[in-house]
This record gives sequence, C-alpha cells and structure tokens, in this order.
Amino acid sequence: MIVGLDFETRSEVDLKACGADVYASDPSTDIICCSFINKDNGQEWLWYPGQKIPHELILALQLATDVEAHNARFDELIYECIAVSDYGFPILPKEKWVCTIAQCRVNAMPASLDAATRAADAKHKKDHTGSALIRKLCVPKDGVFNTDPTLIAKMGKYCMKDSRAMVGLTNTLRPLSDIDKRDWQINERINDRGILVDIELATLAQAYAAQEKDELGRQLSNLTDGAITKVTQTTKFLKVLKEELPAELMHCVQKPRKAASDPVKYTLDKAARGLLLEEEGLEPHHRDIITLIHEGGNSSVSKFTAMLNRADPITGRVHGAFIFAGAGQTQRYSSKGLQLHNMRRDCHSADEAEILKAKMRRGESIGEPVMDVLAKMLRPTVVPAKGHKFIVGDWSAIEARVLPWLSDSPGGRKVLDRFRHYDANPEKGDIYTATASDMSMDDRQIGKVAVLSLGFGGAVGAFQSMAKNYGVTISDSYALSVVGKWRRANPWAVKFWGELEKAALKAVRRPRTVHAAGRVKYVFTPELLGGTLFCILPNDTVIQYPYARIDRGNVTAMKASVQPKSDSEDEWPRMSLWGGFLAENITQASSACLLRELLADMVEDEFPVVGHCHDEVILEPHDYEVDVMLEECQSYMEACPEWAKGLPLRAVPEVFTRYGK
DNA sequence: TGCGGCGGCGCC
DNA sequence: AAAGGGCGCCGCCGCA
Repeated sequence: MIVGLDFETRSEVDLKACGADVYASDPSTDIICCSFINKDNGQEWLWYPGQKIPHELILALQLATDVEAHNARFDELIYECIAVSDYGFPILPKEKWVCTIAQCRVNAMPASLDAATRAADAKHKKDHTGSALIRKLCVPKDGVFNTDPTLIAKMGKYCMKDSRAMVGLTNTLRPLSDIDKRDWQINERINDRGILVDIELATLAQAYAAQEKDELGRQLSNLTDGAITKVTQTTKFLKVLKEELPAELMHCVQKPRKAASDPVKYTLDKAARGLLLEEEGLEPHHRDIITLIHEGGNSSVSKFTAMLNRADPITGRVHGAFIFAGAGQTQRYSSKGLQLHNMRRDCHSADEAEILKAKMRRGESIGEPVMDVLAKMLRPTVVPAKGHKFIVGDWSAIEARVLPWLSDSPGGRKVLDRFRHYDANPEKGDIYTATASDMSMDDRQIGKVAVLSLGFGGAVGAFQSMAKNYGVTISDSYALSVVGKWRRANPWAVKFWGELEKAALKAVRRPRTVHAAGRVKYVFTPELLGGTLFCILPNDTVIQYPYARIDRGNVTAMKASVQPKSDSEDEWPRMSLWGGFLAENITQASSACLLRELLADMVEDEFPVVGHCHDEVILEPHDYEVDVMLEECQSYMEACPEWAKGLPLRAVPEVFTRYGK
C-alpha cells in the first residue's frame, strides 16, 4: 500500500534561506494542515492540528510500504519533528519514505509539481492561489501569524489538491526502481549526517566581506558621482560605457556571435573586463571603475551568510545539501544551499586559512584584493569535527575513461590500456602528454584541454571555453586544427557518436525493439510520457528522453532543464539528440552509477560519508582511524563493479584538516 | 513589495 | 548543418 501526503506549515524561519532541516527543528515551526491519499483505494484525509487522528489513517500509515511526498525530505522532517512529537502520529521507519521529486527527475521531467504538470500538458495553468496563501499564512507579519479560519480552510483545499496532483502526475511516470529507492535513501543518510562549518571563520569572513563590499561601493559612488553604488551594477555601467567608450574599444564589450545575422549584444563579464583592462587606450577613469568591479565581482558575502543560515544552531553542521538525481538527464547528484558542487577550487590551504582566521580575529588586514582572498576561504570553511579529519578521494579522469570503455571498440581499448600503463608507471608520464604526442605536439596543457573537452563532439567552442578555464589562450584557427588532430587520432570516438545517433534513431522508428551502440542500448516506449526513449546503461540503469520523436530525420526530446515562461502556452522547449550529446549523457550517467554504488557500499559498511561531488567522496573519520580508512577508501574506489569489467579506475585519496588543498 | 527573467559565475 | 552539457546561486532589473 502507498500513502501520499503533503504538509502545509508555518514558521518564523525563512525556509528558502535556512533549508528544511533548520526550518523543521525550529520551535516556531508548526503544521497548518496535512493531506493524505491512500493511492490504492483513493481514500483521502485532510487533517488539522487539534483534530483527532482518524484510526483508519493511522492504520494506513502503519501498513503502507511506501509513504510518498513531493520533496520527501521536507515532509519527513516535519513528520518526525512535529507530527510525531507534538501530535502523536505513529513513528515511521525512514526506509518507508519515497520522494516523488526523485521520481520526476529519473523520468527526466521537471522537478516542481507545477512545471512537471505543465510539461505533460501545455494547457495546464499554474494555480497562483497557492503561493498567495503561503504568503499570507506561512510567514508571520509583524511577528504574528494569520489564523483566519476562512484562509486556513482555503489552504486545506489547496493542500488536498496538491496531493491529488502529485498522485495524478506520478501515475504517469515510470516508478522508482529498487536501486533508485536505495540510492535516494543512501543520499538522505548522508544528508542526515551533515557536514560541519567553521562557524567562527564564516562569521568573521562574512563581516569582513560586508565591510569590504561597503568600501568598494563607496569608492564606486565617488568615481561615478553616485550613479553606481555597487560592484554588481554592471548593467548600469555598461549603459554608460556604450555611450562613452571610443569606437575602437567597443569590440571588447561585444558578445561573440554565432551567426552574422544575430543581433549584437553587449556584456561586461569577466572576459570583457579582462579585454578592456588590457587596452592602453582605456581612459583612467573607466579603468578605475572596471578594476573595482573586477575585484568585487563575486558573491562571497552571501555564500558565508548562506552557510551560517543553514548550519544547525547547536552542532554547526549543515544538513540536506545533496539532491539525488538532481540532474535529471543523467541522474547525477546535485547540491544546494551549502553548494558543495561549485566552490572555488583555487583556495587557501588549511594552514593559510588558519593564519587568515587569526588575523581577522585580531582585526588585522588580510591582504589584497580582499574579495579574492575571501572567496578562496569558502572551501576551507568546511571542516571536519574536532578529533576528526577529512579523507577526500576522487577518481582520476573518470569521464575520459568511461567514454572509451562505453564505446567497446579497439580504439577505445587502446586508450584504456594507456590509462592502465600510466596508472602503474606514473613516472613515465601521463595521458595528457601522450594525447599531445598523438597529435604530434609536445604541449601537455593542449593535450589536457583536448582530452577534457573534445570527447563529446564539441569543436572550437568547447575547446576554447575549456582552454580559458585552464588559462590557455589560443587562436580559433589553432583550436580548429587541434580539434581536427584529436578527431583523427581518436576515430573510435567519432564513430561512436555516429553509432549512438543511429541506434537512437532506429529505436524511435521501431518501437519496442532494442538497438545497441557500444555498451548501451536504446529502446522506445510509445506509451510512456508522450513516447519515451530509454537508454539502458551497462548496469541496467535507464536514463530517459520523454516526448521523443523524429523531426526532419533527427531524434528530439523534451528539454526538462529549460522552462518556458510561466503561463505561456508555447510547446515545452526541445533538444536534439545528436551523437555528442548522447555520448556525454551516457558517460556522465555511467559515472554517476559508479558513484551511487560506491556511496551505497560505503554507507552500508558504515564509512562516515559526509559529501560527494560527481567523481569525489568526502569522509570524516576519527583521527585514529585515518590511516586504515585511507587505504580502504582507495580500494573501495578502485574496485570495479561486476558490470564495469575492463574499466580501469584510479583514485589516490588524501587527508585534510580543512576542505580544500 | 515581491516575483520571475536574465546575465553572470563557479564546479564537474 | 553543426553543435558542449549538466547543475545551483547571486544580484539586478522590469513588471505587477
């Protein structure tokens, strides 16, 4: 039996700013109402605090194999912290909870109930009464909650409607597999453990950054006679620049265009600012302003604030930072709140962070440019608890290995042999030098950028943007020649892109027949979500392309990650399933499978997993177990699952006293 | 005043 | 025909 439920709650805590964990455990948080649906027989309950809990409802909850909610972590926390403790609902084992957002995501549908419903039905209109009610009832006004019985009754109706919408939607989706459910649970246990923030450091850094932000604003204001007061008001300054900049410098702020017919657009992004600052002819006045924007151009303040908001007030740990299958197309994890998936890599070492922390404590200067020094502090603000260390292990060049392995081709196997060779003999060089030499070049950087950027059908654009990340500046014509050389040296890849595209096309043309390309298979099911193209990965995990069809000879599908404007009746955005895109999807998805399995093994074997990042795990062992766990971590990471035979995995985990380097 | 759109930024 | 894509967050700006 499956029971679906949906809580409406109110609190003095800002849910968006502080996250569900801090929200649910705050004493001011309370339930407004909760709707329940027994999915087996359609029976419904709407419960308000103070009411007796119907006996049948208690029974249904106890007998249910699954308790479903849209964003189940939220409802589970409310249930445990409030419904059980304050109102006597029966205790439910954690294993019962199932998240229907996770179900949306593995179906490659948008996560929000409204967006997913719109995606399935273009005529569906968002019900704005819900958000209006939430504004009125869920947050206090002047310290007081609105308890108007009419509004609360409306909220109850809305709540019941939401549960029905959820049931309706999930009935049209592929159910979560047992492995999906297991891995959602594993991710939640990691979220439960949380990760510790150095509260003192975050507080000091936040204050320092706020002060610096004001100072930069003051300087800007002086330079512009009050026209621009914040380093983030780039659009305003861009307008000024468009008027004042000499014609010969305008190219610096023009966005690169794909086609000559595209309209000219302007930007003052990092690259544009860099170009301007290199120009001799730039007026000193403009130079001063742009330099200020350049130095202040990051959001350090807010990130430290975000950490502090989300940290548990007693333990300092941030919970709920990881989202299972947050990236629906590939089912990779994503991260939110304390966003551990996009923290600046170029950061202070633990020792440097310690010195800077001491300086801030004493009110001394921390060096210039201040915002940069602070941005480098974000990562090391995440710390192991006292008496613990971090072990961080990441798989070496995982995607560059998985792609050739998936191609199951002689050329791909040669690449894998090469990985094995350098794994065993690191002193003889590495894959990047070897790749450069394939292309008759001796530049390791070029080899590295090529390996990292060209595997998925990208050309000059992909190469150049990756090159920029590694600080390599080259001309387009040179980039084009590298692309050609790499493709000639790796014909297996080019061939594989074509095979994937062809297999997907044949699958859609002939529903319910299986078409293989390398180690993956495609099959089209017309009955699911307007026709879903499945890609079956080597471990039988499937990734999905809903609303797939053939347009002018190409397979296209719904693009869940882009939402049309709200209330628009346009068809949902679509994407073309070309070879490079398919290659990228299966590579990232297979890598995600490796991580899911690793995390499951580690959590089930009681490793203290506190975080992960696509190809990386973070453990928080006691000091005394570090040596043993370091070795175990490596052997877990390098042990290939049964389904991935022939894939060489390499990981050399390291010990840290702060997150970073 | 609050919301959504959008540009910008960082990571894998 | 050619093609790099996937995330989440911050802040401004225009709109209601």
